[in-house]
Amino acid sequence: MTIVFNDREKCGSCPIRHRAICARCDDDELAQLENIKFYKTFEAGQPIIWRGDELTAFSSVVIGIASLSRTMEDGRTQVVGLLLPSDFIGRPGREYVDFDVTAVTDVTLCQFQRKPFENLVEDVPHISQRMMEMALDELNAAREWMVLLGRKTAREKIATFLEMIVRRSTVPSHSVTTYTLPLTREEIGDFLGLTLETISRQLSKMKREGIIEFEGRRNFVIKDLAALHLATGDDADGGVIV
Amino acid sequence: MTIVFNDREKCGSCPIRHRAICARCDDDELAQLENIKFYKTFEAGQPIIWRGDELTAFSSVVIGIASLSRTMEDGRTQVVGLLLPSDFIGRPGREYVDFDVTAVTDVTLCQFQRKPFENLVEDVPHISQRMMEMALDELNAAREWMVLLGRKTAREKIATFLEMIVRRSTVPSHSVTTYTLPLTREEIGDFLGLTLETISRQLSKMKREGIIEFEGRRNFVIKDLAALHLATGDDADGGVIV
DNA sequence: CATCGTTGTTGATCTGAATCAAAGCGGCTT
DNA sequence: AAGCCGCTTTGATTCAGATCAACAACGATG
Repeated sequence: MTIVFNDREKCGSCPIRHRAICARCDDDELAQLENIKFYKTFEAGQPIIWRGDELTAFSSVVIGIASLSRTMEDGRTQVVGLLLPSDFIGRPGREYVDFDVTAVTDVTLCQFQRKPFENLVEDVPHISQRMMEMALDELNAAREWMVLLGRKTAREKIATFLEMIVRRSTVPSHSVTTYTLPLTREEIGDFLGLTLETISRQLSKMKREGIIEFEGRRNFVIKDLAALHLATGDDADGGVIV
Repeated sequence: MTIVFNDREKCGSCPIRHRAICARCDDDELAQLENIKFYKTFEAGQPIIWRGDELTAFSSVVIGIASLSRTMEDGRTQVVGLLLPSDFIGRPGREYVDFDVTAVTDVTLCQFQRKPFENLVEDVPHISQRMMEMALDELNAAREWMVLLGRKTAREKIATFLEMIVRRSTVPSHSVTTYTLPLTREEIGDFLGLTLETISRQLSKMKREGIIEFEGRRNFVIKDLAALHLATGDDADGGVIV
């Protein structure tokens, strides 16, 4: 499960602010969290936890990006979600995970011991309320992605992906906004249900059309945001419902 | 959002037992639910609520099947979930819905007025805990479906769909177990990200191979469960993690 | 700075599913 | 019973994206 935190300055020494856990926590609850908390880091490409493994701790991503994926017996793999800083791994009341979690970049996790954390969820009502909201946000995102996987063309998929990168990027410091692809072409393919060759070809096509421009392999600039959005196949309002 | 209830005999006059709401409710809480509850029916094919519409009530399906879907501007549609009896429509703290909800068969809903229901969620901790669990179950199901949409072949998709029908069907009374497709070929296609012709062709092929047998258009018998499972492309354990 | 491994690009070809098209059912109405 | 309508099947053809293959660009390493 993936949980989004906000920017409330709490939760002791954590470099990020745990909205889910802390937004409405009192000092006593914060102290409890502080007691059961520890950090762990993973190198890019390393598995964090495998499908079916026992979950000894709940974790939130502090730095880096992890992927949630499933690989079929013959090697076909589908990425079902990206875990960005402040997203959450684990689920109260279940002691194993259902998907592989892999560090895409170097990743630092803030982990909470399972049993004490579960007790806290049980005892403190606003935590489960917040976790319900976050799970529902994730559920919505997953369903939007189902539309992409089931019905969009390669071009639409990639345009949607690029737009997502732009939307989820932290606001950059430069005036010319350069964004970074956090994934290889192969990983993007596994996320969009395409092959790496198709990703490469479609990106080249958009480059030729003047929609995007690359600086190296990973960094890109949006030259024509309107054309990019048009290519997504989404409604004009960009998915926001009035 | 979709929520699964259990078979606890509670919640007053409701023909089904609302696990989420009632499993741990005391008499006072049940009385409150009873006060804000009413029924509504929809004919097969009718829209129940459109994407973006204001949500005046939370509903659980009592009888029938509804679909959750998104239609793109050019008519491509993707079904992102099926709502079976005891599934739930609506989400606390949000006054609109993100997908179209349509009655697939005749549908009876048990509805709860929005504001009082939200208050109940806020006041009674075990309700949000249970709703969190249900949301996470749905999230898992959605992610499994993402693997299907992104990486499975037409044959694998249909085998997985048939297996799902079998798994989710209420145990039949006959010794020869006949199952019923709740959807037309077109609806199955929209659920699996395929066209109705592909559905028809693949079903014919499985019929020819002796895996299934049809009685009319909608009713079928599994003649070779092992072959069906093999065709899903899933692990041998059927997705259950030990 | 030469080498090697990884990642990315581009071309040629193949193929699974979509699309286009035409019948074949049932079930319903009149 | 005839006719109609929505659903389904089946065939012919097309096409988007996969697959196979070669090479280019880059970064790390000695």
